[in-house]
Amino acid sequence: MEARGTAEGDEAASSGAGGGRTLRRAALDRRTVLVEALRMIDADGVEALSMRRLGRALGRDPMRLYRFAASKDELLDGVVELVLADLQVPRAVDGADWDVVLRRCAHSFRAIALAHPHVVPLLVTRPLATPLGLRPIATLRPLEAIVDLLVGAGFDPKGALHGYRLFTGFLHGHVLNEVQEQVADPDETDDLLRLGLHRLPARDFPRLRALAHELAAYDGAAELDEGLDILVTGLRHQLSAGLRSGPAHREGGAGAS
Amino acid sequence: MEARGTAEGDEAASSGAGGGRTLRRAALDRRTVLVEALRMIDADGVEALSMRRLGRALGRDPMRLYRFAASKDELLDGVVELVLADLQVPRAVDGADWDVVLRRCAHSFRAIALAHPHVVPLLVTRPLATPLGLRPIATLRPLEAIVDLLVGAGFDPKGALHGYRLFTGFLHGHVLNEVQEQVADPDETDDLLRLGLHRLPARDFPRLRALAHELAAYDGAAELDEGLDILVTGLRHQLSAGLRSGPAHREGGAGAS
DNA sequence: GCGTAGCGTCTACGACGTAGATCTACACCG
DNA sequence: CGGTGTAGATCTACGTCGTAGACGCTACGC
Repeated sequence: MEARGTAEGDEAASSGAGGGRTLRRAALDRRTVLVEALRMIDADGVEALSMRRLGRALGRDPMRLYRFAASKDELLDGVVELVLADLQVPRAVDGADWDVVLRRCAHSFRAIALAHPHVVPLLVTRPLATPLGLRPIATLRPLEAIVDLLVGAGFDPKGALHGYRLFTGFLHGHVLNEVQEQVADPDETDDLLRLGLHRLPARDFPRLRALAHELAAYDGAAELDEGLDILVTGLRHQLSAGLRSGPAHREGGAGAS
Repeated sequence: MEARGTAEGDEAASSGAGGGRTLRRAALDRRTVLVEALRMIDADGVEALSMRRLGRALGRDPMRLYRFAASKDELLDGVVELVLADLQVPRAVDGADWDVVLRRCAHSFRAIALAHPHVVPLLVTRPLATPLGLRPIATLRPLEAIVDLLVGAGFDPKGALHGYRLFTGFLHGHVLNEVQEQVADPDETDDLLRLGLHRLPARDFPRLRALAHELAAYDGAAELDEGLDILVTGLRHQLSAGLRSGPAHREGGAGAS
């Protein structure tokens, strides 16, 4: 907490004198800043978020925001952290089968993505800007937890890392697919027109045009589950074939790779 | 082509009189603009690309660029098109097995991503901003081609679409993983320090810290192949189980799902 | 010669991220 | 009580951004 009790009292006093502010001038803290930033992103998209606009929304000078984030980039990292705080991180101690836990995590991530579609680009691209070890600690929790889960399931550490990469790669790709499933004209009843597919030359895109109905009937949860089926089956196969097993679980099938 | 012969002559003449420009003032065209934009993105990242900077690099007033892209967003879409023009689109007529063709396409996409790491965020996020049918036509070619390939392999249209989504979802996720595999300190020999993992509390991230060597020894091509193995195996299973078969190929195993 | 298209130049607007100076209010201490 | 330090507000400012629009010039077609 940056504010102190007395400063808080002062804020309340000057709020009364200042007047006209719809947002009560309570002491500002990092979380309040991030929550408002997230609200604005959810409402208008990332591009519409500026420090000036955020400052105005919070009833503060934009320069004040730099007390809570050293730069706009760091603010965006904070928003990612805020959103990922709701991610149901897999716990190896749950007693559930590892694939059940992974599925739960996947659906939790999907729910977050659907709740905050405008944040998805941030979720997938912020990591590109920062080396692993320099990222906000909270965003590394899922990695640690998933690796821990998979090691507990019998994968060796390398195999667990491989499983993590497969899982997150697939998951990120899936939510990117799902979030982009928007329509050109929501009020249109004809699938071809709704999706804007009528623009495409029939000669060049016969398949795509013929898939209008299927495209419009997208079921993200089902797609996710089916993808996870394939992923889990593949990982299971690797585990039972001894390709990715850890020392504690190498009790059967020492098959050559 | 926007320029005409006579305008070209005029350009050459004023180039001689203008002086000082390292870039010869040939007639400007869309491709030249996009190629330069791509070069700048590759060199300095997307954020460093502005219309003013691009105009300067081309020896043109930035307002001139609007002749070739209606907005900066459209310019970025054009860069994506330019980059994807190099993608080896799967051809169903190749005679090769469908999974071989998919693998080839995946590696082609990966090569593109590695050649233009700064463009990867654009590759994965631009589609979020535009409904499918309104996207640049060239960026829809892979979809049409992959669906065509899978239908030719025996999937029904819906199953082919499902396979396309799985494939691209996984592929996008993979390249996002791979492009983010950067190090905090390239000159450091100790893996823990190279990746900046020493910053992480050992108590909270024992797995992650223990994986420094594996993290540093990332082999993207191998990861991609292993992921594709799993994906192809899963899709094959669906096909042979009759879950996703098209009418022309339903000659075996009418198994219940 | 006239009209028009293409192009260059320039001004301008609203906006951006953020540096830094100055001022105010309040808490704390001697 | 007075002085000092700190948090926060306010303000100016800089360089930069995307892009609108006015104006002028040149070349070409009719």
